[in-house]
Amino acid sequence: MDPQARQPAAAATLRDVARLAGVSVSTASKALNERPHVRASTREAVRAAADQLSFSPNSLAQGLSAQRTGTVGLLTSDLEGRFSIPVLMGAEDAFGSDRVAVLLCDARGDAIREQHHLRALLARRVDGLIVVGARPDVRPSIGRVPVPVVYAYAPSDDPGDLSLVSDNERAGAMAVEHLLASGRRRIGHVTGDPTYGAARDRAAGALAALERAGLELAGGEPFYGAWSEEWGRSAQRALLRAVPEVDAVFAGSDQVARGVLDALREAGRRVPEDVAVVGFDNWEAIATGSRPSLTTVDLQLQHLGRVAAQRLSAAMSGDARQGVERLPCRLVVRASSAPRD
Amino acid sequence: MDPQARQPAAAATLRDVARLAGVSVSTASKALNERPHVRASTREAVRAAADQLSFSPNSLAQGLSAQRTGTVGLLTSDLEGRFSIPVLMGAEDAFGSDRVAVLLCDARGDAIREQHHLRALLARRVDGLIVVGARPDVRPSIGRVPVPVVYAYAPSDDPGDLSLVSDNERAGAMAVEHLLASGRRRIGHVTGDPTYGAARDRAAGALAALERAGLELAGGEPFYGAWSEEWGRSAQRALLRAVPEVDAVFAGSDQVARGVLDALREAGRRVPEDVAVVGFDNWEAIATGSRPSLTTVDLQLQHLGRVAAQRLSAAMSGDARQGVERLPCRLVVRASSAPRD
DNA sequence: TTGTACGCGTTATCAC
DNA sequence: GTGATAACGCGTACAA
Repeated sequence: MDPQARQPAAAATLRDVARLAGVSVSTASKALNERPHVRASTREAVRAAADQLSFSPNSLAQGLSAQRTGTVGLLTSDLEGRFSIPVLMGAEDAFGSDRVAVLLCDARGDAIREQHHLRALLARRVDGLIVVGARPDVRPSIGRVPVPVVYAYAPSDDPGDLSLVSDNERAGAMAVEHLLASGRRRIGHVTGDPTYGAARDRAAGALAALERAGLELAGGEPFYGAWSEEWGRSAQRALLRAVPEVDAVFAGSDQVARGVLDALREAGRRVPEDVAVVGFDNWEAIATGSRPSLTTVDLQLQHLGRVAAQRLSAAMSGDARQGVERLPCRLVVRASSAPRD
Repeated sequence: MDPQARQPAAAATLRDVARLAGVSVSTASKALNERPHVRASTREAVRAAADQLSFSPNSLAQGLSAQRTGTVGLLTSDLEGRFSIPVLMGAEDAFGSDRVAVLLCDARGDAIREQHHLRALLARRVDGLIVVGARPDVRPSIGRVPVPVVYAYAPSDDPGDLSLVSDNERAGAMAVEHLLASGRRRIGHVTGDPTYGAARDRAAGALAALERAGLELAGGEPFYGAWSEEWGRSAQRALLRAVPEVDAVFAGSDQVARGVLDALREAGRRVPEDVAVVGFDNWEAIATGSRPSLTTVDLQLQHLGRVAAQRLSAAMSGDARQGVERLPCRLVVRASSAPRD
């Protein structure tokens, strides 16, 4: 196995193609780029030569002369988390992978590292930037940079920036309205860390929906705690003690919901017959593995990524927006919230 | 909010810096690049000018003349999955984010799209390529490309390629040896899809370890099925029927292990007192949310990513390897496998 | 020590 | 219709 054979010669350049086709470099360029004023036979000859050499234009050179790289940076702080990935995928397919490539940088929650990555991305002359925060709360703007920026998931603290976020308040209302529609009236809310704006927004939406129905939250207040199953279990036990007749629980995350389900089963309550449960996140592995499978709210992050890419494209074309844009969530109905007979 | 103000003028070039410092472009270049034969005062003047203009060299131009882009491509098929992300993170910090940036492409399991992305990455003249498969099985080589390639997670079918994979067989043995050390003797194996090479490798390692101890697998055969909690529950019920005296279960994934735990609890068995359980994957949310928390095998994918980056760097320096390199896994001991008194 | 000239690969302008 | 020329921004021989 000759190492030389495994690494073929350097890629062909336009000059090689031109030489082989017996034309000048500029003619070859026009021929391959569908430019007018090229004889058909010449065009064919150039194409043939390009094919033969498996020519593929050097995007560095293209970018250098065109002043655009066809590259966008994605600056995240939540790579191991599951939120930036769908955003990334949405962005990827909205841009079209043939036109734009994504340079990924993970700051891992470190502001210094973020600055560092930011510089690196700008040095690479990305055409635009998507900033995905680690948690759905207001985060510091990266400041003024020479390219358009869109914030996704976590909004920027600078109202002059454009931020795209999930509409958590509306989502909380949706969850409760669904429970009401399935015939529930004593609805509790067990959720996670109250320092998360998303937790408070979801709770606010839920409370508003209850109020519109002339109802109060079972237990009086939301049960704030941690984003864990363990918290879900203990909070649900407390909720059952406080309001034994509770007939539905809206959980702030799917993990919390799993804990809620466990506690209900241990207390001898049937789901969904006695108590309905709605989760949040539509985390596939969690929501479909549970018994029963979990009705939950999908943040539609991939859609959020697509919109981010569209807004970024628009901004790169000079059509920039500002402010915070809230995107809708979607309720995914499974077994845990079947209507009451 | 003047849009002009939000998008400052185009980035400064070396020419701007040189002009401001009152020197030639080449002198400015030498000054900034720590080259010799530059008077200290000149160097300082250039640096000051660069600072003032927030100069940052255009990597496109650098790459064009240096024939290297400082960019590697990561071609994955498993973005939404949780396997390529740790690999990516490991690669990122092994390269050093200041030296190399990662271009991410997700083929989403489509061979056509993979070819497409491959071309795009090569057009961008990446210095190297990491290919992360969708599942831990042999996959088609991407063939001969003009840059070094390392396969991670899923090995290439071409022995001339370099592949880095987890040592699943050794990991299966580790799991069983741990159970034996904790005083268990009737050990069953509930695992997932038998078309996964990793499932068979883990089972083989487990069987070999049992044989070395002069024992047989409880139930005779591994319980193959699906990578789901549901399968874990039903398989464990079957295992209990077949071998009521089973005192340990090695599960092929953490999800399967969760199902096993559920079935055991329903059957009135205490974990770890009556039956010990070991999972696989160290999927944080699954393994620490369970009751009790799950002893499990960590694939150390981030380490795998780091090694991939090292091998790629070596190959870019002309020092290429071939074949399949198996990297060790690590047992993470939690509550579900506490030793027997 | 500093500056001039050229090359990296491509595209666009303008002669021919 | 075609081809020479300049330009994109940087690094680096080589000349001064």
